[in-house]
Amino acid sequence: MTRARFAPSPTGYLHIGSAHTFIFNWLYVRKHQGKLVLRIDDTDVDRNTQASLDSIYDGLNWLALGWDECYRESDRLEVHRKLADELLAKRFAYRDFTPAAADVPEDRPHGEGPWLCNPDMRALSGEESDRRAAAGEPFVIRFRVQRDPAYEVAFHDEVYGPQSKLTADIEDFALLRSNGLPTYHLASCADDIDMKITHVIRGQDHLSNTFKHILIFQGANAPLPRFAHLPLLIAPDGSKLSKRKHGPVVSVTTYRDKGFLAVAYINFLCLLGWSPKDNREQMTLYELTSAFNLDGVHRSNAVVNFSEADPIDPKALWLNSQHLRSIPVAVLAPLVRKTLEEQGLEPPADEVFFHHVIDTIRTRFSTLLDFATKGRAYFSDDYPIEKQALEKLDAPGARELLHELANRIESDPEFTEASVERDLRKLAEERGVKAGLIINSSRAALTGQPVGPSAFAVFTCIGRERVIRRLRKV
RNA sequence: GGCGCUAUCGUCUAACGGUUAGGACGGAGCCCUCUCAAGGCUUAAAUACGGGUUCGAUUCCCGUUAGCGCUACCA
Repeated sequence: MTRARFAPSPTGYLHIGSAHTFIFNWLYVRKHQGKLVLRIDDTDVDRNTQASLDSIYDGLNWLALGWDECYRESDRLEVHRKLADELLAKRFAYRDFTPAAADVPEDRPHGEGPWLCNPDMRALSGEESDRRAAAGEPFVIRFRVQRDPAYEVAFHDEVYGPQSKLTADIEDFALLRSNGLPTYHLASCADDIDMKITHVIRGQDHLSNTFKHILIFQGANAPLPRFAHLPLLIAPDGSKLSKRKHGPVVSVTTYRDKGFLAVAYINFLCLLGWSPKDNREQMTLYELTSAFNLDGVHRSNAVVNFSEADPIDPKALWLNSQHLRSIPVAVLAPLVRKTLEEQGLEPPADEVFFHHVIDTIRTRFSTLLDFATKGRAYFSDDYPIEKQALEKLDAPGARELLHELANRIESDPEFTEASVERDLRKLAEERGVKAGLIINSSRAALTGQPVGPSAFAVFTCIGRERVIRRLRKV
């Protein structure tokens, strides 16, 4: 049974890089009929906040992919400590009584090589170590990394291929802090072992940490999971995405708030660092699941293409517009309804009519918000008349023609797209004007906009009563 | 500084030794048309650099350069 995990730490909102990792895990697990564990990585009590946790769930819930099991690492400290004790007992780890922050010089000059361990502490006898611990002296538990210069730790990464590193280049990393709380490395491995995780799929920033993790797994005599590291999402200037530097573009909820469809955003994220290799771009969740595989995952980081002038990656926007026009109207309608209500507009109660309106206008929209802005005239009588629309209404004879059109529509027993077209063209012919004049000014009068769907479709979307009223009002 | 990873159009990517280096977004242009979108068509735009290996390198190897990651009692 495939078991993967997603382990966000609640030190901020749900970052798009985290969402990227979450989605790849989800896809992998679905594809292999496995289970996905959501594990809140909250071992750093000083930096965790409830607000962050809420916003992570916020983002995850919007994505609506779900998960199978959920844990908080802070509830599992016993599991972590137990592993630290086990490693200590096996002498794979040792107590380091060096006071915090004193073990690494602040301004370690370059060229002297990295800090690897505190030899005195490493050499402490078991009795001495026990005695000082019993005396209440604070300590950190460190992994005793093999110092034999020929010793190497190796693994096969599902994305990056064969990896190896000399243990001589790995420092004696901390497992348990002096406050008794586990470090990331310990908690992560202890939980992976305990939860029988088979696939660790995470960001490439953990690629070099994997060597340490393997040491822990080996020390615990636990079977190794498969590792797959994912390329990182970065900013156009190559730096990593951070809220401080890049603002709201790094938070998933931003895209929700801008009117993105979750499936479109998921689609967009999938195309960063992965390719189905057959030129497909727009894909449904089902298509993504069946096409997904680790072979298609890239090894180089992917740039999210935004700028200050244009804070949304144009491809994300394009993908959203594609999904917006191709998902079933019945699926789209509730989302549009919610958006309209949030914007203070009143969507029509008649569901069939509502679907008709949505279907007519959605091809030129790219986000849900467009229904409330560009599409406002379809849902409210209070809509602005744009300057260029006004110019169309100011065309010679336009207003009078519209008033007369209102009369004809009032006496049209059908009021369908075809019948209105007949009414309008007949009027144009009788008056000797081009149909285009009436068509364009009608659109301007009915929607306040110079552009939009076929004018005849607009009539049926606005509705007979409102059409007559709006035409007479100009 | 040490160690690890990476390098194809502006961006996302395809080509796993032989292609006129393909697609998409964005840009430009044309067609369609009641406007605007959509759609269709056309077009500009890339293998970081230098060495090898090979009959032949985007592809394999080495070096250089650049970027990223790790080098915390952060994750």
